[in-house]
Amino acid sequence: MSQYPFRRLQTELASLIASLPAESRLPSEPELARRMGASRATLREAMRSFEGQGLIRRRQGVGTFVVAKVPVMDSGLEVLESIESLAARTSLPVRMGELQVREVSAGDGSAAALEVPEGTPLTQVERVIYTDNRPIAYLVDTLPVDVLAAAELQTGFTGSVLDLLLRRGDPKLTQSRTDIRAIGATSEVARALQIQRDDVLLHFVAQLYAKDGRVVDYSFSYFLPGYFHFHVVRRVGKT
Amino acid sequence: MSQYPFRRLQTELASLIASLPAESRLPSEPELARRMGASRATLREAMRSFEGQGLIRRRQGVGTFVVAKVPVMDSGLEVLESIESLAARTSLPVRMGELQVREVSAGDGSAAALEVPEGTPLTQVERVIYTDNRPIAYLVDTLPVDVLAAAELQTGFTGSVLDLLLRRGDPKLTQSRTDIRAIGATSEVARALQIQRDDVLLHFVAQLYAKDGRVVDYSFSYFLPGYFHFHVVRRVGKT
DNA sequence: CAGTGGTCTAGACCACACG
DNA sequence: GTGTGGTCTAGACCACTGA
Repeated sequence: MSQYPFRRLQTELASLIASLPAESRLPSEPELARRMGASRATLREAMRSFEGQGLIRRRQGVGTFVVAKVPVMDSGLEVLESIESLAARTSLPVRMGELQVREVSAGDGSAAALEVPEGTPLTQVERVIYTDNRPIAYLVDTLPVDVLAAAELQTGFTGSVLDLLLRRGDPKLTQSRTDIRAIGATSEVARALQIQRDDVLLHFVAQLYAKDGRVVDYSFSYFLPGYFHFHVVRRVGKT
Repeated sequence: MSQYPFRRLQTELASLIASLPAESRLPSEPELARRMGASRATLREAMRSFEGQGLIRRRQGVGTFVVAKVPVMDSGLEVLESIESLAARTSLPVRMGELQVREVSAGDGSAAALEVPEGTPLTQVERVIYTDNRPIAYLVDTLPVDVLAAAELQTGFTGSVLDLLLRRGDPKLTQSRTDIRAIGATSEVARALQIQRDDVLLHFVAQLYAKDGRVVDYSFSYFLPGYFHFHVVRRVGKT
């Protein structure tokens, strides 16, 4: 179809990556560009999709590495489930890193989403989920302080606000309304997930409802494609 | 946080776009780059996200234009629905373009997905969905020829294989298993949707099941974010 | 410190649309 | 033909890692 260098680099890179053992380091970018007869800019463009697929990992100041094949977390969307329990089902070890708990004041977006007045005090929980020292998800939950106080997160919090609320048993949770989006990583999210700006991410925006109809949690989740497979069964016919 | 030109360009571009009337043309890229004191490469990077949001549209050989605000198609994923009927609910005019119908032979992927032997004759239907002369979705359906023959698509096909099968009433359809992914556009898909390579897309891969348990359709759908909002209600609790 | 990836520049050439 | 966006190059400098 098209004989752009980009295409050629993609196929050459695919073979190169496939030919290398897991964990091994690729040649440096200037070296690879020289070998493949292209500019570094074009080479880097071609490398992007491989990182999105989770096949390679770039680390500034260190190098680019072939990633060992990681089992994918496969989940149906009908039931709300934390990454932790999903990982447990897949027997995939995950851990939490970079936990930040903040008290904030409800602004435009969070006030509307949580159905509270602007200025309502909120607890904001932000953390990165790792598997095998690789960030794979970035999660931000926002809740009214009377639902969850910052103090409750100081001990024994393992990463899932959902699991914490379920364990506590109050409030009683019923369902989540989740918007599903595809976005390019902003600089902030890219840094948290150790990927490049504009890399593709699956993005969930969810409101969690309690039995009394109250919105108890408003969350943003960012997932690295290649580590997650989400699916849904859609029935045919009218609402 | 970071004083990279990229950030500055993004905010300057945001103001510029917001300040211009719909349908108006932006200055050319070299001109804009000069005005904003950056290289064309950086400018183009900064413009990407705006195209993904559907705020601007670039057309090779013509220029870059501010897009009139288009109503978003919002859909729950619980019920399988064609873009056409979704658009009808939103009273958004859509039309089909670039219809291609092919007869192919089942290979690795499609044979497994359709649960037929390799080599089974298949009908492949490929088309782009437009609203307001803007491609917003690219759809590829693959079905066994005994479910749908190419001849049936010659007249009166308006873009939805689902609607066609439902109208025909045979086979009886029950549900679809849909995988939800986020990907960067390949060169081919980018061309079909008139976007840039690596632009972010929402991607559905679906198997459509008939009452007898047979897989009757295997489809790939690519959606421009900014024109679609998909959501799902997830219940809390065990499987 | 040396070497890596991350960002940016200036300029070139190509593909395309339109008069 | 002219002007637009699409691709690519060569080279520079920055930010980060680890010896």
